[in-house]
Amino acid sequence: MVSASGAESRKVTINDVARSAGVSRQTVSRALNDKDEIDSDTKQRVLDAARALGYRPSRFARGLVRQDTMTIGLVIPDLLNPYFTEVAASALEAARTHGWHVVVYDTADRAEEELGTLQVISSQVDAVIGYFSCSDSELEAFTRGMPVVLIGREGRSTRFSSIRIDGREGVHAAVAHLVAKGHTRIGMVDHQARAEPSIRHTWFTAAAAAHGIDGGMVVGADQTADGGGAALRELLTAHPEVTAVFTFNDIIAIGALREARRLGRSVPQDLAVIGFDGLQLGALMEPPLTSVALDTRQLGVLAIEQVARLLSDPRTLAVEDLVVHAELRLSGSA
Amino acid sequence: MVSASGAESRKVTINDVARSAGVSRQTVSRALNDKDEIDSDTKQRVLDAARALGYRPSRFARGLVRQDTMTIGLVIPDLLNPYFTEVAASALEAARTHGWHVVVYDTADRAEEELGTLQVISSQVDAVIGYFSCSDSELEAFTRGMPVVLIGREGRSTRFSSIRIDGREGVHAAVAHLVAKGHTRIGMVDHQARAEPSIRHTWFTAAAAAHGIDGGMVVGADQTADGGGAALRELLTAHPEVTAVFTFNDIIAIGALREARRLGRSVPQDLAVIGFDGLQLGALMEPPLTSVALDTRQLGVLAIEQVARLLSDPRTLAVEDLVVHAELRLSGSA
DNA sequence: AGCGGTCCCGTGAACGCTCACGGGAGCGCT
DNA sequence: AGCGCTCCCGTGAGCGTTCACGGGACCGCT
Repeated sequence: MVSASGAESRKVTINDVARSAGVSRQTVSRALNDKDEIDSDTKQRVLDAARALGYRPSRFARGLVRQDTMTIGLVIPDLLNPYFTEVAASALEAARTHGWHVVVYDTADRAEEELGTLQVISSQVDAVIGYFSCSDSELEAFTRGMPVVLIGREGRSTRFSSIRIDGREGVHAAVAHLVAKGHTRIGMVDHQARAEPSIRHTWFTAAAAAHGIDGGMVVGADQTADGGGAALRELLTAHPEVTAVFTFNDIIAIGALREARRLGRSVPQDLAVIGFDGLQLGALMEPPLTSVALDTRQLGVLAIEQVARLLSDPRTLAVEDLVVHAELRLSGSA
Repeated sequence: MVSASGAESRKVTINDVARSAGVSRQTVSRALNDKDEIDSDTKQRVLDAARALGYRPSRFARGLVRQDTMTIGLVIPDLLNPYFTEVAASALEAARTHGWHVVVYDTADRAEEELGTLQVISSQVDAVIGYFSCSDSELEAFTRGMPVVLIGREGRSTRFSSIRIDGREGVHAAVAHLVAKGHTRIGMVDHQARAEPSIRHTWFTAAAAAHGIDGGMVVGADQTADGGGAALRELLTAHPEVTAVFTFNDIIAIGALREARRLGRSVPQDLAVIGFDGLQLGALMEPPLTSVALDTRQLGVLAIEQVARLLSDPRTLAVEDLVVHAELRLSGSA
């Protein structure tokens, strides 16, 4: 914690301006906030004095007396992952329509940063939106009495609101599509989970079973393109017969796409690839990425709206079922 | 213990907790801030009371009395553009080492939003970092007496600090590379500037002139992949003889890459493409993007460090020349 | 002269918290 | 008993701003 103001001059307050302009602090306040009940000459004099002194009103004092400033914290694991960026962008925009401020925290996908961020955030924002991997109880401990909206989290606590991402049908459609194309050996590159496999993996195995094919060829990957590439190599080494892969998300898929190219496998002829998320980025790939796409824009908006609801009535909780459906969007890679 | 806080209950303060626990507010403060001079039993009692009441300290009141919370505003034109995301990510990380908070504002690349954001920001943050297209005087009007660090802005005001991006040599090297490869008809896809052509265009024409080739084949594009694609088509229609293009940035270059593919021109054989920025994203393209790369990580760090300097000594200003050099990074596309 | 109204402007209070100080209770020691 | 010390705890003040109120000055009208 570095001391904030190292400057030598102490802060200049409204009283300094008042004294300098020869008026009361209330008159200064009137001038600055553009209210009436003030003579235009004195107003100008006050404004001049304020500028001369370099006066800037304290946001803390102002916030203390008028309760109209809302700041919500947005916690995401990795700003460099376009998926989170898309969500963040839409959340930012939705927040702006409410006149709310958004402070962004990047936890770098590390659990300890998550806790530290939570610690800090709890005393700095009025509500929290984000992706968390920590336990409900840890979350609860830091966000006591604060609206919390979780995204893409499965364990449905009654304490927090959460926006569920439902890709069951989308993944089913993806597998169906692959099967229709003649693929019978379909692998999956899952997220390198902390412990258990992801829900998307569950959807995949279910879909595979429904089509009577083997859903057991799975490897884990970091949520990066490089991670996806390495995982694909691993998968193909273990199971050379694989002709199609479904990946945890688009970033991993993109890495797999590149790795396939390096291995001399052309997509989609030698290897079909289907991602998850439907990032705009996928459309730029060669071939364009087929993906089980979800509406990230809607995600951000939904999160903000839920915060608004929680704020106006804390008992709203998670009674309403917030869900974003992901559906198969066909493109070149499968 | 039901949280009796109905929808319309007023905020619970430290005094409520004190009353509920049968102690003074100071004792409550001691318990919550983990200070000593308090019995462990009373401490626990206070903590329990606080939790029961759903008490959360006011960040305004706390910020008013202890001046240790720094919030800096980061203003970027478009969060969906990976370039700005990379800068934002590094700035976020650098800010964290100072214990500072960063609120992000996306101006959607619109001038009016920029002004509105500036308006709002001026009373909500302690310093501003960002990309602005508005005039110095407008900027000055809103940020009076506040540290401001501009990125990639050319007009060097003495009022603000600014981090200059120097790509002159990098662009020169890019053109030299293309010429060495036998290209003589080199076009450029510039940014659709508000009025005047970009500084990068200036570098390009200078480099072209230095190599005795025509630097006049230029078209403008939106800062999107689609914009880049459309611009390339426009360029090739007007100048079919072009065999290489330099683009304002990587996003545009990526769009051009895709468009070239659609037009049946293979890269780099039929058309060489060189971008600017050196985004990580470029490495995922096919072929990987050659670019005049700059260190976005360093950019964010530099900006934060400059804020720190301005804060400790406001007279620092822009005396020091802050600059990030961009240099040619060869890859597949040229 | 008296009254009502408009136009300015200033004074106390409040917002919720922390800091600096003061002080009582209990203990051991001379 | 008197002194000093430690351990807790509470009281006043103040952070910088806005809100609610009060009031003086001036004008016009009856």
